[in-house]
Amino acid sequence: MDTIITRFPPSPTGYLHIGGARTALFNWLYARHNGGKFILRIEDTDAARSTKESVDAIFDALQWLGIDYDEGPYYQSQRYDIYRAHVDQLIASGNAYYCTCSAQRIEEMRQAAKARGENPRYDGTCREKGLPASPDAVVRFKTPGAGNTILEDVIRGNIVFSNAEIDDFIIRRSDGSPMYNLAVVVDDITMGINTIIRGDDHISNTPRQILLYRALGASVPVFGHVPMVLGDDRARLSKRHGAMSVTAYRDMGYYPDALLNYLVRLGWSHGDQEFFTKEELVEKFSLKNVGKSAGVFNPEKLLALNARHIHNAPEEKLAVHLLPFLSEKGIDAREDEYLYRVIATLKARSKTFVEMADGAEFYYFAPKSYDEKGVKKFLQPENIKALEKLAGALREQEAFDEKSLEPVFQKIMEETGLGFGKIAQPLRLALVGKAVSPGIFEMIAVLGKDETISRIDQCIAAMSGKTGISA
RNA sequence: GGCCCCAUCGUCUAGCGGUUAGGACGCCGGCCUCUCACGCCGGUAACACGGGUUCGAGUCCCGUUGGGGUCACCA
Repeated sequence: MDTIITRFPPSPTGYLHIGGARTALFNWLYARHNGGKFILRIEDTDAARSTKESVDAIFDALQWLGIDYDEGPYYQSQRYDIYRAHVDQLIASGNAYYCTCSAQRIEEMRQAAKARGENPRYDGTCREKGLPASPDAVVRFKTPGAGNTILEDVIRGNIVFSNAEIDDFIIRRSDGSPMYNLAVVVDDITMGINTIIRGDDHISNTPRQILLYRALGASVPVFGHVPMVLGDDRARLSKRHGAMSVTAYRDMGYYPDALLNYLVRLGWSHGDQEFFTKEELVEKFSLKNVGKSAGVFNPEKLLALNARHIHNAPEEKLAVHLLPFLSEKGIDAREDEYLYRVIATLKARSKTFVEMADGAEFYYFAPKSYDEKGVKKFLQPENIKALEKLAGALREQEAFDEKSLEPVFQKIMEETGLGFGKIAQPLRLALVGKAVSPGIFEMIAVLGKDETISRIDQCIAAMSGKTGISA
């Protein structure tokens, strides 16, 4: 087979949503898996609804997801000459004709058909008139009217459509701009696209497009219609289903690879495997294992998968995504060894980067207050005494790695007769200000000797009322 | 309504004629434990229905029901 060439053709009428991202992903994965090409094309022939902001939002989202393209972005609005030429070709070859039926007349026709319980369709009034071009004329495609058109879908098998169901649809508006079906087909032909993977909501369009391919003398590409993503009410995804834009997930602290992983598993499977890195996806993806039934978007499973990706990703990769959330909290962190060590202690306990940033705060700022409940429970006079002892011992301690720290605590436990928890919790309060944090040893190892001791001292001072800091 | 697609736990799915119907999320127990998590162990829960075909159907065929999509000078 020739080089696989796929494409993602969003129409810029809003943000890139979950469903669109999934379509892009399938095409991207298929191209990457097969060493093919992936093309981005902006379908902005609807001048009224297309916006520059939407175009930028789409680029932004794709970039964050790590879905890159080999060609484009092409803009349909800049290719009108090409469409015009193809429509003219269709007219010349007798496959299309001008039609001057008014929109009003068509509408009346539709109403009448509906009233009679029939299917609304163009009646072919202008079909054989041989009308010349005129300012208010549209161009219609001349449909066979009889016989069948078969869609050979790689995912669903053969789907047969009766040509009698397909009326002479408009391919060029009266203002000269191309209609969707014409533009996609011309683009896909001229861009060499040979594999079209898209949502199954496009199935009913396909026979029209196949007819167009033939009339244009082009070979029909491979089609694969993937099942759609539904909301929890089993209806088509929309705003009322909650956060549906890709960038919303970025802002909520999701890891792009996790979103990708979730989206692809919604409709595709590889045995029992649930967790895939992006590389694994490229390696294992195939159209053969794409299912046929629509799937319900489940935010909880996405969250769980996000947690797993965060747990498993190397610190360096996580750092890039965490940084924006840190700076949002006024933390001037940079990508360095310290950050990596911070992340190492946090990644098992963070489901999102928002959580991770929250958890990282104390590594950069000493506590400004101490959790009230925690103080009552763990910072009583006897605890302070233990903290003082501990601070003393730590001052003597040279090595500050986890392993070397343990014996120090052992010794304090023996001297005071306190259990580990009785020492760890007060210390945790002193270092973090809260009763929740990573493990004591790993935390101290990251904070370092000076900071650790200074925070203990600060806490002791606060508890004895010597500073402004209090519970 | 016409046309088209789909149908295994609540959800995502494995299954490709013979299985105690498997995994994941969620939920419920338990273990681990310096807090919170992670992790681990166990439990809950499904083949929409009716006909065929077959020695034998979740698996193949037909129908019913249910859900979805689509019927524009939108994409």
